[in-house]
Amino acid sequence: MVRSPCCEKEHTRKGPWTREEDDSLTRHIMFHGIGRSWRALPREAGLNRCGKSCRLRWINYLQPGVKRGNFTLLENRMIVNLHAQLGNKWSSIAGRLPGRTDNEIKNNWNTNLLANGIDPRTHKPLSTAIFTTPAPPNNKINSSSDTTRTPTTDSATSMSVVTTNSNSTTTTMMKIGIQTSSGSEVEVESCPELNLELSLALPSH
DNA sequence: AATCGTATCAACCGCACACCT
DNA sequence: AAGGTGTGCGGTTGATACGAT
Repeated sequence: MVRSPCCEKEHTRKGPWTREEDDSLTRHIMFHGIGRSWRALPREAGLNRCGKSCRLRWINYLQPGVKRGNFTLLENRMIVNLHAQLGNKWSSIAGRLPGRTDNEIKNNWNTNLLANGIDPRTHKPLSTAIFTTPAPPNNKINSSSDTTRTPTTDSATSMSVVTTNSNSTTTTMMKIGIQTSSGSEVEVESCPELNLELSLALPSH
């Protein structure tokens, strides 16, 4: 069978989104929701974009609750452990990391984690660097889409970890509250089988 | 100060699956 | 049951910022 293209390529814009496009998309979705289909949405919102492109932009960038900025050491650990279990199932991994998108996790894996010495087969770090100190901020403020990147909240993110040793064999259930700078708190209950091997050190001062 | 190489990440592409008729 | 359509996912690319020389 022959599939029709998802959009008329010659009439759709490509490349970085402008603030106006972001505004139009956000406004439309806030007012009407996603509606009948992503395919119809750009026309209804008056956007010269492919439905797929709109979906990606919304999910990865505009959707409320999307966390920006560097991954915390806890998040890096979770990604490595989840990747060991799930493989390249980025969307499944994203589903277990509140506020992170599959695209961002994938990028982080391909850049930070692999580049910093995580063996993709054994999932063991060649060095412990990425688990002991957060990556230095790359002060790059966005580039392409002239405008729209929201300031990172990561530097202001704090975590509290509560561990409960249920017996002498140190089976550990962890509830992790992540408090963001905006004041909202996300609570993550870790799966014991993940064996995050998390250790946190108090600041020395 | 200019140039080059590298890192980062937003966005695109194509495929596969699910759902509908 | 089969064909058509929409959506989601993973891989990849390209633009840009940054650091090194």
